[in-house]
Amino acid sequence: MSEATKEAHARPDTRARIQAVALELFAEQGYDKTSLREIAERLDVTKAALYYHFKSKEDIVASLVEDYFGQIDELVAWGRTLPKTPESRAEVLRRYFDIVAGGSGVFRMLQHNQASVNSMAAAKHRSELFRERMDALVSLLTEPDAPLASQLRAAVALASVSFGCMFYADRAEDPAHLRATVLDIAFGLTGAQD
Amino acid sequence: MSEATKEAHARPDTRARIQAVALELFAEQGYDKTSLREIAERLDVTKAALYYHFKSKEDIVASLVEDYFGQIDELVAWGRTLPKTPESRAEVLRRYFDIVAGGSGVFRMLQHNQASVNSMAAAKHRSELFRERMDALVSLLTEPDAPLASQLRAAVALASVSFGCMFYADRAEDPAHLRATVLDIAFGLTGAQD
DNA sequence: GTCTATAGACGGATAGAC
DNA sequence: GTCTATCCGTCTATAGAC
Repeated sequence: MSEATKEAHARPDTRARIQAVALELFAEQGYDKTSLREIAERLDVTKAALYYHFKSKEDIVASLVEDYFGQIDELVAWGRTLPKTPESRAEVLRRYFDIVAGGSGVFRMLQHNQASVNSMAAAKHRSELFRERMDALVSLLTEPDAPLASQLRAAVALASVSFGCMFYADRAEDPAHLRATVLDIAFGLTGAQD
Repeated sequence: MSEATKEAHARPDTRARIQAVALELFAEQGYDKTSLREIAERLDVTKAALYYHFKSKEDIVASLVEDYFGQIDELVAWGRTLPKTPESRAEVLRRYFDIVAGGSGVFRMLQHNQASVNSMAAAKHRSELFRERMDALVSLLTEPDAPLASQLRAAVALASVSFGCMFYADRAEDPAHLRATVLDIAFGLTGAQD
């Protein structure tokens, strides 16, 4: 670490800590109900400090969402390099599960704050962006020009993965068992194969 | 109509009109971003008038949610009178679809405002209430003491109905076709039969 | 990089007249 | 049943010292 970065009261990872706390509170109690004051208090800093790292409250969310969409986009890019075999579909679904489940929790946050996030200036037309990702993932799981029924099955498979791992995560005694069960359902819907 | 109800500037259906406008705005732009001032302006009344009909902003949501949960509870009660045949499961899923799709739009509103609604005082532990309904519906679609996999399939079927009719409602050229397709998927997941 | 202090706006809710 | 007027709280965001 260079001398230049050792400034008074400097904590080097403040930006990341802000992201972590904000994510937790946004997911837990909602974006609108979480004030910058509350975030600052948890970190033992002041609101003004937050504004040094992020230009606005929305900007914190934007930074979080960028990370999440980045993961999805990587998955899509990777999936496009694959042949469309049942095995590769299975692998796409597995990776999607891991992003949603093991991931940063950004998905859960987005799920709980759809209305707030959708009406953000910085992320204008964000429900469209969400759709684009969804469609991209669907295209990995279907033949080109597949009929509505096939597309819907793929979309439902993806939704099931998200839903299953969010709604049943705290009920299944064995996480691995839940994962296997959820993926088995998704495989069945898309013709994927282990 | 009695003379007593004919008061100055009285519009008889104000309460219902408030509910309708509030529902639309809450679903569209979110509960927190919708102020009572905005609702009042749309109706050409004042905020104070709203407080005559509802004791608080939350109370408006509560009145909406009551109606929706009432429909689900009716479905559950009716479903419990049925034998557990593939045909009756299909009928439960069909009715559930119609509640979500044709319904008042309350489901969409709840979906978009999970965080706000979950942290309401009047509806404390409302995610639990939501779960209770979900579990009740699942029990209509599974044998008693069914293994996790079966319960999950039923839950996914219900989620698929909700998801399918919300996410694809404006894409399918033919609503009846969408309905048939979605239900076909749900039937497959639960062993229901037409 | 973090602080104190404050501006500036808006929201929910109530009181009391009509 | 609806209105005007107002109280009081909270929030985002900024200015400027250290």
